[in-house]
Amino acid sequence: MSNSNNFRAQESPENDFSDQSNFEFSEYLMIGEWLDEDHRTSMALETVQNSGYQANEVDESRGSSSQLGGSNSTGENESGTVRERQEVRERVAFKTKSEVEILDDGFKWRKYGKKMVKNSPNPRNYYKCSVEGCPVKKRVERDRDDPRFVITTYEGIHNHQSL
DNA sequence: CGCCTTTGACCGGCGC
DNA sequence: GCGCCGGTCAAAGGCG
Repeated sequence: MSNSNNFRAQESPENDFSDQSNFEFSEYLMIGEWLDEDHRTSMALETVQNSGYQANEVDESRGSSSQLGGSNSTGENESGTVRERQEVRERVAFKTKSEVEILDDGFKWRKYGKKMVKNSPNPRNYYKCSVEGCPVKKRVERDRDDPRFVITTYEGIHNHQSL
């Protein structure tokens, strides 16, 4: 309502993890932590690189083959080749102090699931960008340690402009 | 009337 | 092999 900052998953030019030979799967690095008027926000970026991307089993049971499959590449997609060996995704996690979990970030989201995670009395909500072709997903949950904090995790890069 | 929320079921991965 | 756990789908209902 008050703050409509446009969060964008952008890569910092100071990527020190260029030598990711040491990391085989994922890396979690903290970008920063700052204070707002009433919102304290922490931000973390996680770059997930699947080097040994295994082939997705195409289960025709229910036609639920719309999992990570797709083309979230920044460039043009490929026609025919559906097998991607290396897929680099971005995951940005925000930790914001807020009473409500529905924070407006300038994008339109469609909730597609709610799940109770064990070890936490708070449910986890799953959102997806309403724009078709946009593979961005969002995960909102309340901090188990500090219920007054809300953890919002963005996954992917928007394929379009905000609104 | 269109889009979104809700809720249970389903599925794949992993551990025991 | 079974059960837990986390993530997604999909039908039905609700709201603007």
